[in-house]
Amino acid sequence: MPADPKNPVTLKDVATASGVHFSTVSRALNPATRNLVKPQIAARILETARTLGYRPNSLASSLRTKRSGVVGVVVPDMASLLFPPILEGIEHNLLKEGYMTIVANSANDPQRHRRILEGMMERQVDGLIIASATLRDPILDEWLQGHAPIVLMNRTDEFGRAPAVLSDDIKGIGLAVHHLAGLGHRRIGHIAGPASLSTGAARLNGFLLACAELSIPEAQRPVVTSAAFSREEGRRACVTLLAQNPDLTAIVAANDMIALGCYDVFAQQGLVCPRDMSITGYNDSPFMDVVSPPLSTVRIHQRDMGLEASRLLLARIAGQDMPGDVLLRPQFIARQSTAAP
Amino acid sequence: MPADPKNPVTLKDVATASGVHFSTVSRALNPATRNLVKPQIAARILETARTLGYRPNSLASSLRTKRSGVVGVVVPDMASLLFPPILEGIEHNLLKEGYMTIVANSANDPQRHRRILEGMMERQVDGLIIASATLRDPILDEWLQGHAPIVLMNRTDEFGRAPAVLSDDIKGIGLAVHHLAGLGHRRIGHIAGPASLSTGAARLNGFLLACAELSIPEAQRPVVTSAAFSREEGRRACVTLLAQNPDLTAIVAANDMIALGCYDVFAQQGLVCPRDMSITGYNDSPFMDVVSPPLSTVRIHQRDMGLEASRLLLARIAGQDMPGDVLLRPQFIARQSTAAP
DNA sequence: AAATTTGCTACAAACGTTTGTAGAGCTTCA
DNA sequence: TGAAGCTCTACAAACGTTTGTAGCAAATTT
Repeated sequence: MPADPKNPVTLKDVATASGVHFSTVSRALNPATRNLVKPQIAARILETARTLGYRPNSLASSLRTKRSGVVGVVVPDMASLLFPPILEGIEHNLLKEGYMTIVANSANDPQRHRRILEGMMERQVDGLIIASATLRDPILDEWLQGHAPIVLMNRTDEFGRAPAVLSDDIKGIGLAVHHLAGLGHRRIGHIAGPASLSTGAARLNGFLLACAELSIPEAQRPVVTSAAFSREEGRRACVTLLAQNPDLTAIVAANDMIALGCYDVFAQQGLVCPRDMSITGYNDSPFMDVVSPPLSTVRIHQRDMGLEASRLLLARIAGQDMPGDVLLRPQFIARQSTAAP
Repeated sequence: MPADPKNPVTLKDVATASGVHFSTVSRALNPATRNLVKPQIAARILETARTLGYRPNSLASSLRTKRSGVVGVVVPDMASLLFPPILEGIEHNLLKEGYMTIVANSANDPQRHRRILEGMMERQVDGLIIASATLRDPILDEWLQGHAPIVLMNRTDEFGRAPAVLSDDIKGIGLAVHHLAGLGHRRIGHIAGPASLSTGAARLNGFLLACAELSIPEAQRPVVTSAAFSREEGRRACVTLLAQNPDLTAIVAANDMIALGCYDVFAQQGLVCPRDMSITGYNDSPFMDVVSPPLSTVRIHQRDMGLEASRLLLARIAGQDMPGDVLLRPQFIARQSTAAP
């Protein structure tokens, strides 16, 4: 029962209440230093602290110790289904270690991105997990030599200036292309993600690479780039892809949202999937098994990505440096959006 | 270019570099007090602060001013599709005012819930948005008279001890029931959410009320309670509901996840929706328009809920107290999971 | 019995801010 | 010329911790 909501009880209050110096209270309350104070006094202090409703002030403690116990997480798009499971994984690991996470949504807006990073740094975060990096990221430059360790997630930058936790996009898209080729498709279009994002670029590379392996001629593997990883932009890209390539039998979309956009276009143009057109997504976002038709897609283990990123960050905070990146193994999930042409 | 990543530049550094006292630097840097310092000196200070790469330390500032510029948000389940848009709305409003949000996931675990709230309070959050309240919430008690204003969201508690932003669940479920009745259904089952949550209880009440209005006899409106708002528990509940009531023609599920669980059971038992069975959800979670069949559901404007909750919290932080709750108007979205029996 | 060690506690400084107050230099007016 | 007022800046205290150091009593050793 804290006496007064307006004047929270401090170390000093506990100290006077138990007749010792407040530094003694500090030691008694901290398990690591409790052995420095006589057991019965420590017990008395703990008791009065409890009855007074003492609650430590992290700000003061952090100011002194230079450790805030807070890490920042920046995602490019909160509403994307990709991130909730990732965040869950991150938080799971961090809370275990006593950290809390402040998360913010850059909304793919550089201005906002900068403000968010500034806010986090001013609040003295102990580390940063950034899922919103672009390939050439001028904003990132300012922070990489800052005092807080940074881990990139899902996307990396052009030069790998910070350790990253990524899906192996090249391999993942390869799985999708080989799956389609195995079904007999020879005219496969790709709707690429933005070229400014490592995911967009890597998946495009993976697509081209796989087509080369299968010796699909250049004319039979058209590529259209979507302006964003969104359902709307997926729609637009799909319309142009289909218009320019009427003989296509399959589409490899750079992610699930784009694939859903394609679904919309199919419905609009009277195409039945997978009879008239096969399509694959990427990410295996939640509920892709229940859309119609259930989407064949490349699964990335989202929670694992969060777990790995936080594990890596904790290691870096502890001073153990990590030389390379973590590449998560993707897995192809065949559902009903793909069939023989 | 901050000189040394390990020793960040402080007010004092800027002060010595520009030959003034550090308190003068503080005033010069703060737009509100800048008029107290001679314009040319202020300009010089700003300039050296910029070149030195000065970045204020929020912790120190907060310690002094007793305002952290951080608010806490607690959600019961990060992976639920309900919360990302809500969080987006919250963050939108708060970032505008210079606040950052620390969000945590109670995972419906009281132990964890308590730890999270403690962590947030210790970190001196200026306010709290709680989406994880249970009807009789012993944990909540401890914090309601704490120093940080609290706003409940999506769920409220039994006594309305804190202002809440809610969907009008009674009305919302009523919309669903009347829709089904309008199609000709007279034997309608309800899969209720947990009775310990206000959403579960209110939607059950709404269901009973609407059935009473339509004078559907008690025997024709069976209710089964699901242990959680999840697809898995929805499946289990659906199985028992169907087993006990073979003549049912429609189900009103307490939320979309439960409805998806029912989809699974339908598929398993060879029931074709909506031919053999109609079903409605609640929330209109993302992508419910693209599941098969597209789910008829009650839409709550999730981003608005986040916007309202944050608006209300900001008002309370500013000292303006809000007498009542905010009830968001729900809207029924008819899709293809409902048809005449 | 004196000297040394041990166990414990009090004191004080520091972390980086904000902000009340005192005072220095200047102008203004009698 | 001296008092009074006005601008501006320096000083210092405070926010609530953590932690190095000093000191004091009791316990141990010689």
